[in-house]
Amino acid sequence: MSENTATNQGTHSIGIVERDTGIGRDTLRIWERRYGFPEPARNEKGERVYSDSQVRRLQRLRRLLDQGLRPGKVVPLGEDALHRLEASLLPQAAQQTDASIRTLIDAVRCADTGKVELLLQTQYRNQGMERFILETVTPLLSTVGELWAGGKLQIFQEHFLSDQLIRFLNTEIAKLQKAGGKPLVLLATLPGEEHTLGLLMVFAMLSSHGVSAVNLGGEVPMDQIGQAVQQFRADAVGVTFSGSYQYSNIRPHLLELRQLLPAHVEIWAGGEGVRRLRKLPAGVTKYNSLKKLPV
Amino acid sequence: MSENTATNQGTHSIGIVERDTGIGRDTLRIWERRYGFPEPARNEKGERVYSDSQVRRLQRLRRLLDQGLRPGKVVPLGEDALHRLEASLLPQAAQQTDASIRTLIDAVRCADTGKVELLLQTQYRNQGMERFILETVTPLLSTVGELWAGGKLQIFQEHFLSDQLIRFLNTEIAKLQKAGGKPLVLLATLPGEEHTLGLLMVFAMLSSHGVSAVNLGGEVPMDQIGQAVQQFRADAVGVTFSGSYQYSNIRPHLLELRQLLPAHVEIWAGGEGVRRLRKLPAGVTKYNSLKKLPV
DNA sequence: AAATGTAGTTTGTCTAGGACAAAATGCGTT
DNA sequence: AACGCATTTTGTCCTAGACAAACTACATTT
Repeated sequence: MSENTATNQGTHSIGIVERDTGIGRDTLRIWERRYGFPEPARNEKGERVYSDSQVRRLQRLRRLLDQGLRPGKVVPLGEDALHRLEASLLPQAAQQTDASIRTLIDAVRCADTGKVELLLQTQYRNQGMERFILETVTPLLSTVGELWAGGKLQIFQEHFLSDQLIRFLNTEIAKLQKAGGKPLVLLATLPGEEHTLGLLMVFAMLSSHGVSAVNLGGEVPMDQIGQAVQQFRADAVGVTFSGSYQYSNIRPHLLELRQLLPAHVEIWAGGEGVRRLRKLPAGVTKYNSLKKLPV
Repeated sequence: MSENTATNQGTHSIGIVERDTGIGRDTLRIWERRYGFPEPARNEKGERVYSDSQVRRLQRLRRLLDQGLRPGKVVPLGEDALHRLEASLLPQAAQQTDASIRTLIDAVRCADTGKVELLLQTQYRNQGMERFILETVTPLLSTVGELWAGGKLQIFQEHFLSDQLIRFLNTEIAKLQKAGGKPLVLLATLPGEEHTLGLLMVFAMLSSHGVSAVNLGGEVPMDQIGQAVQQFRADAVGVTFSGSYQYSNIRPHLLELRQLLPAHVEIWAGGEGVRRLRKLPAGVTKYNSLKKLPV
């Protein structure tokens, strides 16, 4: 019943760490046993107390695991080896970031609300929805993620940008959506996935193609998705998994969803988390890059 | 994969149940030990296997706990006693709900996207932002909450409505906001509070009064709020606590925030959770009903 | 009445190794 | 490449006990 929400410096209980890193309690304990990291201090009660730096490191490790590396080869690494590995692994993105994206990030850094909005609008007018999502929003978000991982951008700045994007996309969706279209897509994320920006991006792209959609938002229990499909008579269900979603859960969850829904209802899986997945359950389509939605 | 043979329905592992009910693994096990419910079957491996009906019951129990009841008095109850308790707990909803709100809820029930949007727009045009928020959105949400607590509205229907409201409010905010206004308000919820619709309502009202605001969204760590105040040079910080926020945490958290921020930065606390609070820490203003924002 | 103090009860989170199947890897063969 | 098969890796679940924080109940003071 200890309710300290991570605000006290360096005193993170195992529950808090689970919440903040997305790594399960049992996993944290077994890593400690198997790999010797993290080896947290103990309080008077004998409970694990993780330091800020340990949590930070765990978040970095998770990022690597999400990229497909295996725990046994990453978790036991020393700081220097880890750093080298990270560096060797991200030249792809750190390469050339588009000038317009750098400008946007600068505006976020300056906390310049008006400028961010203006830049988004300019990009959207020049590119149209499809290219705007693919060539501006997606790289923008991944760049922000990297900067954050590297400690070069604060959490609140990420939140700030997210809110701007949410408002912008919602505004455009409102302009584009027409009620009662023929193919109807239901959008949602499963429990455990709070990141709903991906859904909004799919929603926006669908809208720009004249496809109707209903967004149920984040953390929708599976049975509720089933109910909603019936009620809305949806033709397809779109779910997204962000990069921070517990990787190993994706496949079984998709399978569970597939078994729950009628066969004629398509399932589309998207998001960073699905990208690494090789084989999907039968009856589940993956759209890797948002590019070609199987409409 | 143990869900091979025949009836897949009702084979939920403890992890799945934790995810779908929001009740922790350890808690589920200890309820079983202490109260004798839920008492799931076991698979060949000796692992707990929860049935559909057990999961549904757990969700009902959680609803009651969220209303403030104690586990010891609710979890051991038999089906009939539980049913009676639920029934006795929601006579408030039977009050008189405004006709326009009933129409809106009907539209949600019918899954009629266009109609919901149209009704919202009509109300907004007739009432203006302030009355729209106070006389339409607020009662609508509390009615929906009551219906949901009484099992008369599904979770996905609540999500559906939320998304419509989010889009509508964001669209209007986008029309109203002007960059660089003089008093600048920072909006956020603290960690543990995921419900951000309240923030959006405050944002909308502020915008309609010509006040600039920046929405950081949900679950913003305290130190990040501090950083953001500096960066944005905010004059005030608005935080909301929904009814399901751990009541006893509100006061200490507000105090912690007050100590973190410079004295000249005002703190406004709002939401259902604050309503019950009598004394607030010095230097924290509460706005009970959204009515008079202390601008 | 309403706020404060104290004693007793309830309740959720954490601990410990051990066990096991699903997923990933490695390797030889078609 | 693509497949089958053995091996290793890895996360989740098990047991039963411990304990402090949160809540209740009741007595006392403002």
